[in-house]
Amino acid sequence: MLTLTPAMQKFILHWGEMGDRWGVNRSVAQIHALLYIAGQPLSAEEIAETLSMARSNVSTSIRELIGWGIVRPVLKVGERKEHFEALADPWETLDRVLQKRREREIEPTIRLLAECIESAKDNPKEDKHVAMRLESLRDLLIQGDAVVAAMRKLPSEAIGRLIKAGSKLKDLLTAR
Amino acid sequence: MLTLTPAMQKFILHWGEMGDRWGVNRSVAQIHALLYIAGQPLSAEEIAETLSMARSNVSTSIRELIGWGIVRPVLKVGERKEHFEALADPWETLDRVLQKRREREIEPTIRLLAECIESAKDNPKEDKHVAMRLESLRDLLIQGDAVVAAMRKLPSEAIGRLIKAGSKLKDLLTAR
DNA sequence: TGCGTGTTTCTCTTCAGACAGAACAATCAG
DNA sequence: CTGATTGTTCTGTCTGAAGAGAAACACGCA
Repeated sequence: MLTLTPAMQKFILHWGEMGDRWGVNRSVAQIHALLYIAGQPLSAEEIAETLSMARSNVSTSIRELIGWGIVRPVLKVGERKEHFEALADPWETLDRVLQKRREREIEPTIRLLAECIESAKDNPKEDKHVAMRLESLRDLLIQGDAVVAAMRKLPSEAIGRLIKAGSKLKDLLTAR
Repeated sequence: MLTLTPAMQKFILHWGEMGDRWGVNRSVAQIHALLYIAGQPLSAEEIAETLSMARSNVSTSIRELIGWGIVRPVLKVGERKEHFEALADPWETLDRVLQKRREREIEPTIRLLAECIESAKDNPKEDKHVAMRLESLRDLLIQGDAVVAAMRKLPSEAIGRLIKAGSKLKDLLTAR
């Protein structure tokens, strides 16, 4: 069984806590943290022991992480037991998570807003500002969505430049 | 008491649900949704009745929203009763929320990572890749943080241009 | 057939959060 | 000063949803 150094423990606990605050199951986040710093594939059994949680729990959590696309099964030759490893690149990881949350939350919300706007416009009793507010909220989501989508396409090294290029960028954007 | 049209109801419920998934208390999110579409200041009493929740609950939730800086008290002349209104601009709202979450979650995490990196480097038994992984995660947070900070400074109309300027932007970033 | 491994389902527990109500504070009117 | 109005902050209680664990189930391999 893998023994955790104090640094690793601290990190795993904190990461679980952070996940919780952003709507990610605590166990799922902890397992991800473990796989990330382990830097080598671990079996479900090892994970369960190391974090002292039930194997069934590990099983479902891992399935979820695979669903997010940030953990993948690794089959070792000569071993029947399945091992799992996390993406090594945090940018890549963030990218996948953002992608999924767009699909699961942003897009449905945009659709729902469209419905509400429709029905608000059809209803003559409805104050007109309701539709307006809903529309500007929808615009925000659509635009924010596009920003994230645009960002995802950039290579991760470009981000560093983006920050440094702040002033140039401002010129570019302010110019017509 | 304010009567909610079907569109308003649907929106408020969904918004509460979304808040929940992103780590915001459901009541808090619902109240914010209500104030946002109401488009006029409401008293705590009206809110409690409209959403049928306890007044004490409304009181604490509103205090939280004020803490986020996205709802503010409005004092009407000749009225002792306090009213509340939400920011009308969704971009502004998003901005404030991102700002607060940076303070409350991203920055503490960066600090904790720094501690873990320190202790991982001090500990000779620790695998060196642990420190490396923690470092690249910290870099992600610092950079992401900077990206958001940079974005916050841009006027909201600029965002639209940012999207359209995609190709130019790519040139700019790819160039040395 | 039996064993190792992984998944699904079920039950039980736990915990956040919503409520009611009380106590308290602040403010204003009379 | 007294009482009424309004708001905040506690308390204890309760409920529903999420999560943890255990057991049953499914699968593949020897």
